[in-house]
Amino acid sequence: MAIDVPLRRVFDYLLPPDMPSPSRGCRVRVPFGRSSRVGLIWPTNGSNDLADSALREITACIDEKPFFAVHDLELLDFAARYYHQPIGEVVASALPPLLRSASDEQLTVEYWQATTSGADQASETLAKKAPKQYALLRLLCAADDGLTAGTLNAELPGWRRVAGTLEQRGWILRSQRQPESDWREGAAPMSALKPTHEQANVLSALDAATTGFSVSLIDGVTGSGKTEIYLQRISVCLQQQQQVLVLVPEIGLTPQLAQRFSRRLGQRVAMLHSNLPDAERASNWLAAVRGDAKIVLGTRSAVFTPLDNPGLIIIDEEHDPSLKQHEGFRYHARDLAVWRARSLNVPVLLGSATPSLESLHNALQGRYQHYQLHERAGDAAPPAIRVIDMNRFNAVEGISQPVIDAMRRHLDAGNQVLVYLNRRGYAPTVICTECGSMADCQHCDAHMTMHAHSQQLQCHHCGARRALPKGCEACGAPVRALGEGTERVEEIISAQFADVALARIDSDTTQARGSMDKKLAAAKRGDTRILIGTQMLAKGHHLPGLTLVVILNADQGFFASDFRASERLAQTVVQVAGRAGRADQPGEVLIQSAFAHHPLLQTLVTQGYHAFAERALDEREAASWPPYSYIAILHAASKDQQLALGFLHNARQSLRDAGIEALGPAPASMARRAGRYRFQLLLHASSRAALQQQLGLLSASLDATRMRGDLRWSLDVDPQAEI
DNA sequence: AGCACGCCGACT
DNA sequence: GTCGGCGTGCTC
Repeated sequence: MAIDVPLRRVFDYLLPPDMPSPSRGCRVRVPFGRSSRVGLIWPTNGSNDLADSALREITACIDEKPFFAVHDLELLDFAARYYHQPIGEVVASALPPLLRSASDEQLTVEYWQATTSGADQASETLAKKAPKQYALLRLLCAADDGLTAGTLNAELPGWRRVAGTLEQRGWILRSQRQPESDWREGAAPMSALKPTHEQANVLSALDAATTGFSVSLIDGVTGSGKTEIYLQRISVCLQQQQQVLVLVPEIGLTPQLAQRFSRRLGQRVAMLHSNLPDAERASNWLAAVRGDAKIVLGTRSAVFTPLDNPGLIIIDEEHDPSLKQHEGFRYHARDLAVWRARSLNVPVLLGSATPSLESLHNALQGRYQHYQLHERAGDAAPPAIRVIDMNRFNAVEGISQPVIDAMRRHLDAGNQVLVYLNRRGYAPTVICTECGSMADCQHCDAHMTMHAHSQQLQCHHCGARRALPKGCEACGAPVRALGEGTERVEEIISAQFADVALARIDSDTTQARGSMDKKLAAAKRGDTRILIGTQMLAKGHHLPGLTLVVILNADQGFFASDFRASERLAQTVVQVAGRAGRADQPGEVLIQSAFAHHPLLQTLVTQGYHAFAERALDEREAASWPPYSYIAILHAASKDQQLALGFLHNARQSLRDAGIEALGPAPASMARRAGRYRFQLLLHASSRAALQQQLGLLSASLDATRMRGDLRWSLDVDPQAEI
């Protein structure tokens, strides 16, 4: 039995005499300790030494037929073994929250609809008197069949505050309904676009590999039409009555993609991500399990969704680091998807404009098919990229004159400009003009970020905040902001371009639901012409009027200790640059850097991503980093520094020297975070098998040692960050 | 992770 | 005299 507890162990139970034997993968209710839990029938290895008298009985069987087929259970088993994660936790992460615990809960969704008397009330008078009430009423009147609470959350943030009033007046009605369960084909599919010459070549090559396992890396520049390739492959799969699983890194990208898929293919798309109301998520999941939903689109945890008749797996933006979970069960959805496809014997498509070095390496080794798309749709020319050497130009508060000049030029031509800086807040920190001391977080080894709007110092690592002090916290002398964040850049740019409307898009300005879409819509209409933003602006949004992209600070990436930092910077640069000049207008990209002559940056700018990637791969090989080696990290954290350090020293001692090298323990990239000291041991091996074998022994021996104090440890296999 | 048992400080 | 702090141990 697999039970959701952090123990690398399964549990044996007795079958009550009158209970039919549930098959593998069925959910059952069992007594556990003093409480009752839901477990999944899981084979035990038979090495259980408990007497029957010590075993307890299964209370009840929940599923007559398991959700998980043998293949699905094998994926969970592999994931648990490969990432050394307790099987119960792996199973839990594979089930939608609603199906993890309770047994007979009704899967209903909260619906709201307007009553006939409500429809009469939606008048001009109400619009003036109570605009919020009017907005909700009108929305509900427009929908014949009512709307789900989830839809209302997205459409009208804050709607709940007025819903109660309207309900009391009898104008609107609340109901609990079964989620939409009609998964039959909807509208007629639209005909496929005529593929470009390049796309046609890729499609005909893929045509030869419709069945059986293969991995195809669709390596295409932004705007080259990777989605069109997905659509045509999905269409082939649908014709064969097979299901398709599509994974995307971010929730933000799911609605657009889902809409595009369902319009083109005439099929409802089952979305699976954590922002969905629980009932809807469970209902979509069940539709995928039953085989009713033919297209399943989700974020990383959707990789575990059991499918009735899978025919194809697609990973979009396969390079994206958020495909790897970096807390708790640290799995990589792309890697598991490839494993799953092999076990199902179906093809996988990995798509990206900036493939991960791992996937490129696999392609170069011939393990993956490699298809490149160079042409942007509509003959848009690739943007011209130029590095601004910050040692040659005086930067007025972080923005150099050539950047200002270029912005002026593009704005005067009636175009739009994107300014990218991956650092929110006003300034990374404040510094004393007398003693030079900076504002530090009391719980982390980090500076506090200055936020001007809220007049606060905030720690972006533990969430601590305090009022912005009037003077230096050490000596009382005046302080000044050090460096620039998006808030400050907004201030500087709006002073320089007072007559141009601008919008700042970062997590501080897009707190409210839908505000991001509003800002983007305004930009698309051309209402705002300068966009300032962080990471969240880099992905997938088409802005036809955008011709200039400015990357304000490209330096962190080349000098961080993390061996993946330069890869991530290059990917960001290329992704952000891809926003520029989509239509008839050629784009221009300016990158400010104090290390303008860094060879990796130069290679990226003058020869492009693939030349960069080859060079970066050479460096990885020379330094024996992945993909030329296999690594794992053992983390330990405690409020007691010695406890964490001592634990890792002991762990290191316990390792046998069998083709594996241990480095450290060393302080983690942020040695103290939220009041805990963090250390890590890097395990490095030239063979995956050797690493896995040692990790198995290590996790078993750590499980056997009892933890003292508040010590927490975790194992990260194939870590993505913080080396 | 929960949850209980267990042995020492400040309160009605 | 008790309420409750969180250290330690266990879960088939």
